[in-house]
Amino acid sequence: MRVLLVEDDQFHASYMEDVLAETLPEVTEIFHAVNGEEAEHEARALSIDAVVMDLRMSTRNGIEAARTLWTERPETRILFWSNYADEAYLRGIAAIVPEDSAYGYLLKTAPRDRLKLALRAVLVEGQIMVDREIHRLQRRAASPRNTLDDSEFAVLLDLALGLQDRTIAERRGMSLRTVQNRLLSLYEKLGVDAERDPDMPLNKRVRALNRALVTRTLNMETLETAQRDLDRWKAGQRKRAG
Amino acid sequence: MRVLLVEDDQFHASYMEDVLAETLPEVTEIFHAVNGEEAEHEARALSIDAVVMDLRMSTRNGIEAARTLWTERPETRILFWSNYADEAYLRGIAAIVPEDSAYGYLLKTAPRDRLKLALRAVLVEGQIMVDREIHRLQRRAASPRNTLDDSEFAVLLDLALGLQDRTIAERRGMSLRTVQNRLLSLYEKLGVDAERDPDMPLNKRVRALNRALVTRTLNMETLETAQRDLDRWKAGQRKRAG
DNA sequence: AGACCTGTTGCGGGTTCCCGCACATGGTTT
DNA sequence: AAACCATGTGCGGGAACCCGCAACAGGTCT
Repeated sequence: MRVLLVEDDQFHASYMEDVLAETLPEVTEIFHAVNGEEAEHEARALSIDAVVMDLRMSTRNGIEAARTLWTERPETRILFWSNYADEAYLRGIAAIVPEDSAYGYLLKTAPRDRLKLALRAVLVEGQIMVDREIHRLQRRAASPRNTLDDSEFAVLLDLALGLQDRTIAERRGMSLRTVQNRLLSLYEKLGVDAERDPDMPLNKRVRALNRALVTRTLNMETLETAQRDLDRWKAGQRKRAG
Repeated sequence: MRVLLVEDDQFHASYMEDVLAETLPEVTEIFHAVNGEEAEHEARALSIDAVVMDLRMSTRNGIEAARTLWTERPETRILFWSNYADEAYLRGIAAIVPEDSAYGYLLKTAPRDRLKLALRAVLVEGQIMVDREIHRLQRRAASPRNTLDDSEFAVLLDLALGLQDRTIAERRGMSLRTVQNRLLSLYEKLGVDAERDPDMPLNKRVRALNRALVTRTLNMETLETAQRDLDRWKAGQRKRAG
């Protein structure tokens, strides 16, 4: 098996290489990449079976790289290996994983045993595996019923990009009023309403983005990825109109 | 000399310990902490002379911990050691460093030699030292004259928290119109104006926050720290009013 | 001194946003 | 079938926001 290790931190990379060699005898070769762009090139050139992928990297993040990899070779098995348990990452992965693809999500703080287990389960056995810690942290402490559904999340992304209601409505194929209803429930679920204070009224739009970031519902990588999606959509719009 | 190493990543911690032992014979003891809170307690209990501090940590970030440390012992020498060259970190540090205190800011990707040099310069010699890479990245590629001055940055923080113009004016002691002028120049300097597109008008407020994040003028830690400052101010307000 | 630049402030008006109210649709419960 | 939700939509109004215009203060250059 040919494994690609995508990791920009040399210490973590050599640790992972170590564990890989120790755990998986079926691995014949290990290749390296230090960012998402390199990962895409190497996977293309080297016909890679399995990938261990860091998420936060400089020029191109792990989710975008994974999207490219899976587009070109949907059967690639990818273990995401990250420092952070952000909901944003899970949503990003869930949005791009192909039918029947194997993947896993493990925290870097996971003990060596659990890492070994995940490597075997995902890369060799083709299972799906998400670190227990991540699901635990996922349960938000705040009010109940605060899980965003997909359409709310889509509106949240557009809000975060700075789109106006009208544009969101157009892009998502909703009426203006419906977009505003989504915003209402976002304000509710993100806890913007709960902070209401007559002495200090808030700008709900900005506050919603703030809360989404602080609760790790969104993160920086999400914003960058969403921006690229928006640019693509905008290009499509222009073509359709012109 | 007693050194406190604040670092939540075990690999980086042991690497740093290694380099410390090799480089600084005047170090008699090395203590550890894995987050900002622990760092504050240990520094208080152990009378620490010098600190190596990671910035991004779980329960309390490096900047807040440093503020506490410096409040209690302004002569403490701190080398910040981070993965990221965010402008937000530099601003955060600049805002809390006491007169005549020694500090440094080094990237984790810095080669071992440069790390050694920085350790000696900051912790032993008491110099101020900022990684060249960081200043280089600081020069924004966009339009010229886009450096925020302090009052613009303050308004940006308030905007990011979701405050309304009126509240910002009150908090910063400006008139409403002056706040709006600051916002205008923020929109200009963050490139919100430059993106103007008649087909897709933006919500400038949200877009400004988005741009500030993407350009690393703000980051998550900034938001959290600013929120705590706001809470303190709000408590003060309440006392003054009641 | 006079011209000039920069930063602060008030006023006014057009736009966007927030959201209550009302109504329609479609699925579920009783 | 009737009652009942959840969701999508239109209308309307008050609040917040964006910003051009104009005035004024303080500092700098000629």
